[in-house]
Amino acid sequence: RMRGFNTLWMPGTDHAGIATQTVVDKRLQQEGKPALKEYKQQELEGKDGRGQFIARVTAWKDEYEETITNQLKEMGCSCDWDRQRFTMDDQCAKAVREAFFQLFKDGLIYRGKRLVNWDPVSQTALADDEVEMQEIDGNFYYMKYPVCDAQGNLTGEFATVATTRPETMLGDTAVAVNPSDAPRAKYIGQFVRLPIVNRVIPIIADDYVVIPLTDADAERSEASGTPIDNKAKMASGFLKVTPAHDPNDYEIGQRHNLAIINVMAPDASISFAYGWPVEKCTENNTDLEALIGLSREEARKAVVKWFKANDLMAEVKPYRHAVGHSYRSHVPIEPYYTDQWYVKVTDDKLRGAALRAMANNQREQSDDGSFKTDEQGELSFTPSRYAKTFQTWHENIRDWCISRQLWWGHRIPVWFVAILSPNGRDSELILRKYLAEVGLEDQVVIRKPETHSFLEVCTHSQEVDLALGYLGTFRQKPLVSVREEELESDRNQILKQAPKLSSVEETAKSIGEFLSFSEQDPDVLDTWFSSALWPLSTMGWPDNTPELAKWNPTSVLCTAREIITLWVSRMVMFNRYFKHGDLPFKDVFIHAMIQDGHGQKMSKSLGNGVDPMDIIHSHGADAMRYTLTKITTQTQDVRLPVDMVDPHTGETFTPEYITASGGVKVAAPEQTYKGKKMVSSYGVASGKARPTDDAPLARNSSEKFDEGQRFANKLWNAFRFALANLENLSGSPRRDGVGFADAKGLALADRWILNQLTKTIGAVDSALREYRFSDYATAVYDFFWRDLCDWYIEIVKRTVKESPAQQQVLATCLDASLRLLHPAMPFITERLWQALNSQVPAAWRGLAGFELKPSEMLIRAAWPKADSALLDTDAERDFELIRTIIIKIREARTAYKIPPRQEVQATTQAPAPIASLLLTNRNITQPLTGCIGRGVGPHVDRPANSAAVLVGEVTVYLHDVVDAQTEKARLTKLLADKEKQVKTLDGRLSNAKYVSSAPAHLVQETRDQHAAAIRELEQVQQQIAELG
RNA sequence: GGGCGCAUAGCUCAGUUGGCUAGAGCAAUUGGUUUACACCCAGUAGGUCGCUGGUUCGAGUCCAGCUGCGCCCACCA
Repeated sequence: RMRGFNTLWMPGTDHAGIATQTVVDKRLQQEGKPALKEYKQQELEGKDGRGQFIARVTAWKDEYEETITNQLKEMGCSCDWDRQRFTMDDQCAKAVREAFFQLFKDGLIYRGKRLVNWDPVSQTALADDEVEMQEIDGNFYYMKYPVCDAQGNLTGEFATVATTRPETMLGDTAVAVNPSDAPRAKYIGQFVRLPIVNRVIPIIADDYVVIPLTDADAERSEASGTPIDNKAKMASGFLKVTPAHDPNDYEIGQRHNLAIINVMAPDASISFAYGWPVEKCTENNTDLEALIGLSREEARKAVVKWFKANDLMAEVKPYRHAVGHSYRSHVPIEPYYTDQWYVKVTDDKLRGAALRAMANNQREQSDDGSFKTDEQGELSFTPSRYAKTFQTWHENIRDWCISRQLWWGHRIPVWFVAILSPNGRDSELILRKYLAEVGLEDQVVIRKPETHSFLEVCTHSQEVDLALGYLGTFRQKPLVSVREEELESDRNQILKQAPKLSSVEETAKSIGEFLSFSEQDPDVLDTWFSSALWPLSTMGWPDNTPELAKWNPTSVLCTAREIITLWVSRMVMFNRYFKHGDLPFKDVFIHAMIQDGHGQKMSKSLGNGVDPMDIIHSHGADAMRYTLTKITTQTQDVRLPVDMVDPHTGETFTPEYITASGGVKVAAPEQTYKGKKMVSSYGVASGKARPTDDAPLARNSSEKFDEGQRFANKLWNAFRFALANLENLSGSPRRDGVGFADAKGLALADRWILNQLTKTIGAVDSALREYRFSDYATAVYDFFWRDLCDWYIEIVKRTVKESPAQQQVLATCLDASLRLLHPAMPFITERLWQALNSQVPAAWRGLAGFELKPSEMLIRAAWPKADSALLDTDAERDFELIRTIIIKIREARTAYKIPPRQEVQATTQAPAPIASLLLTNRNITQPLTGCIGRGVGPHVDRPANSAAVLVGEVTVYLHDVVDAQTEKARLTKLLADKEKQVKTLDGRLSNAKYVSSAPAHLVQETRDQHAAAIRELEQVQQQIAELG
């Protein structure tokens, strides 16, 4: 923005569907208020439970949104606050409906019965990326299934299947054998009688089945050192096939047209009610009946017990394996067979478009040669390695399950409509006629699914919602939960009730000669569906707004690597799809993550994070911002050791840590420091502690932010001093001829600091351009503190009040520093800017070559510009020499323990041009070294008892500070150093290959260094000789 | 199991196409306060750059292997 670009930082929040609904539900339960369960009951009773619950969640969301917004504001984030948006506000909702409608119309959204990742606690489907794998210690169970013929007559043989999930055997519909598995292939075509259930199921051939290792095989592998395939080692050769409860088995079931028997209720308890044809197997089967209603864990124990009791459990082996868990409720995922909505992201119009968007130099050719393209992609990742994450994800992507069985979210804009036509007319025609009657015919897409008897009606129009709502008002039970076989009896029942129906039904009847019912899909969309539309929806899409034209596409997205797949990918696909191939943004900057002091990811639910308000409280917003800018680098995550602040005394201390579940180190819920009690943020987040008056919540802090705080303090004090020296400016500032083009007008220190400033602006610009924010912070820090404060201000502090030139240079540096620092530290720089403005007129700030446009507010000021042609290498070289001499003299003073305030006489031997330089600049060297010059020239005598300070061709003698013996010892040590240095350089130069292969300038540099080292060596030798 | 990354001073991290006599902040340590700043100033000490090989005139930097961590992905027999 300071550089004059058209910029926008739009703040916003998403509704985080599952997380939010779960948290609110839990909180309501804790508070003893009606929670989700109660509201669901109300809904069944025909009351508006859904609406009431959503109102509760909305209230919670409003509260936390305000917290987040306030955090951002306190941090000084310079957002367009009047544009703040929320993924469920009206404008986003409009975009969501339109996007869904278009995708539905184009056949890229479909409803399918599939195995999904089911969370039995929140009772919702999860996307693949919402499943976390955890290593679990479990068992491999080897269960014997009796082999039989098609009629169920046992042959006396057994097929032993191996499984980690015995309870799913209730839903087995086949046993599979690999046809290449010689010893077992003979069973193919036979049957087994499934124990407990007594279902007769076939033994089929499928080469997915792992052939077990024979003992001989195992021995051979071991002998030859080839690793043993773990699966083959554990396999039994017979695979139980449970299509409703295992993704692989589902695939096998599809290949062999096997029945799909779901044996569980949505809460993962064993149940007949969800697709298990039970008529035959329950007859007199008390063993099976005993299992009904058990949780899957209980059922597993019961099934194992049964098999053991009936002598059908061949073996149980311990086995450690990865099991998918819900990222929200943390229970194991149940592969579950239900209807869900999908976006066909595997379509080339989505996946292909995303892959083709990638910058050519970041895209790798696929192994199979697919997605080959000549398109010049513009999507570029920083750091570039994340391009690979993006590419691999798309190459392996599967269709995206977007329905969630929640109430908190965008409701799916599809109605299920069933029309009972007494005279057998086509129901779709009747529906179209009805919609045409009310002028909404073109607002819908109607689809007739193969597997259901009702229509799917997708609409983006709320009017259609109303119109369809009329059709279904009298029907209470959600259609989607009606099983196919129930539908017919439902119809009859409704027809029987017909005479008693309300006027709504009359309305429907009057439009067409039919009886109808409808229900909007009760599910909501995955939160990422609306997040994926963010670059569009926030700009007013689908309308053609000026914002959309101005800020889509935009330049950069800054985000975390963990959501490259969840968010970045989907924004790219959707934006390209809905906006004629336009990318939402060109650059994706993936920033490092701040971890806690133990290298663990910070997490709100874990309570090991740090509230920015705590850091603002302890260090200030600017200190926090500066430090974060400084420590966040490209390559590595940053560990941030977190301290605790005692609320009783304000003292900082290291809290006591405990290991929480999952092996995570967290601050103990209750802490004691100097006998006083307090509660940690983990204690509150986990519900293990509650703050009281005696034991209040302790804030967190971290020493890490001291650096920023010290820097802010340094800025403040430097300005205090500088402004005191810029009072009552008189005379006229120089406007031309003072730039480096005519540098003679300025003294060496002035030219040097302006050179440093020019370099700094260049370094800052390139750092920011390449998203190297840490380098930006470091560059300004070094300029302001190390160059300006440590050297320039120290040099001019005695003279600046009387020197208009120094005042102008100082004011220029101060002005430019504030501009450069404003993005990192907006508060203090703005305050100092006001002080600078009130005291130093614009004419005194800036010089020829430095463009510093006046501005009342720093936040509106322009970025500083320095002409790189103004770099002054002569000044840099000369100043470096003087600075080195000063440093060496200081070292010598320390080495000889000369009291800091004691003045020392000094004579200097140097070649004529340097002698002249030193003489001219003695106003720099003398005050900074505490020396009084007693002569400088090519030939000076060595004073008695003097220490010799050697810098290149310069020798400074400090008078009367040492006895000859001590000095000789020091010089002898120095001599050894120099000899070593010469030897190293000698070695390099005598290496013929180095001289011939290394770049010429490097060889020359080595020669120069060699010559200098020899000269210095000789000088030291001479010094020692002079001492006698 | 696949992929990506990390291991540099006591701590937290830089080190940009190989040229380094390896840096910063903090911590440690010596000395310093008549007015910009002790949240400061001037110094000092501290590293065989995880290990083993290789490429090269030259390796913290490139390659291979090993060890130890972290993250992401993966069809839980």
